[in-house]
Amino acid sequence: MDDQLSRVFSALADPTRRDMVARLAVADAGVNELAEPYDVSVQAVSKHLKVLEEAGLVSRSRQAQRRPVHLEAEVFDLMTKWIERYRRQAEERYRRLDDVLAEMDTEKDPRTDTARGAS
Amino acid sequence: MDDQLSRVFSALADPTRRDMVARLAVADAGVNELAEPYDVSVQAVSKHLKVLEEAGLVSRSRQAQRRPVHLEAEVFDLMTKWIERYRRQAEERYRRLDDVLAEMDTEKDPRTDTARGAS
DNA sequence: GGTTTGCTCAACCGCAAGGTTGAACAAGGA
DNA sequence: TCCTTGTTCAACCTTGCGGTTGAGCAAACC
Repeated sequence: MDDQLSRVFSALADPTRRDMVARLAVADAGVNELAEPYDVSVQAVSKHLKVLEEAGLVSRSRQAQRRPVHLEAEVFDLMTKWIERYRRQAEERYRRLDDVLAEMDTEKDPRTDTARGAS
Repeated sequence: MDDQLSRVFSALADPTRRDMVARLAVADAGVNELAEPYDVSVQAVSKHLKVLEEAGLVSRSRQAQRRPVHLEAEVFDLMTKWIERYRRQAEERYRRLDDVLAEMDTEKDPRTDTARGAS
């Protein structure tokens, strides 16, 4: 868990943390406020927030005794870029495979080598 | 770690597994083949593949003794949908905040309440 | 039938993650 | 100054993860 991408994916692997992100997308919130709907201690929520913060998903300011939590949307780009890259690559490969299959279909020829189990 | 989204994020939180996905985006591969570049046992790689498979990121067929691993790109949609949803929501909120600030700026008026530290 | 190849299962180990409780700290309010 | 509110720190417990080794299994090869 060294690089940021690992931290972000790992942070979002937890349903409670994903739910927090979902709620923070609507409005900033304090720790107690965030903890309210969950059946865990405030300390546990504080830990979750630390994880989100270290992943860069969230930032915190100070407002009297409160530490409002704010969602940082930029990090999402890191993930989408990674995902899209390999998705595209995989789909491209799929497309090429389709081409090959289509070509094999058009050149229906007795010499066509079907013995290698390319299906 | 019950729902699929958790499984997918969790699976991709590991750098080795991400690298495997990256390589599988280029071409299908067997377990030994996949294990080759890493400094871990084949069994460890087999475990990683199980994680990827249970997340739906990968599927396996049978070809003689080999169990070729194939990347399944559809699951990526699950993630991007989740990410985009909240990213958009957060950005929308940001946009509205800008509107509010802009409005506060245009109505530069002695009665404007700047004492609440909205900056 | 026995061996090699490719892979998985089982048991174990060390460590980090997520939870708890109890104490501490920081900033307002009485 | 003392109390209350909001949050974090510290110590601890249990569970799960990533790694290991050793055995087992399935399919091809000799």
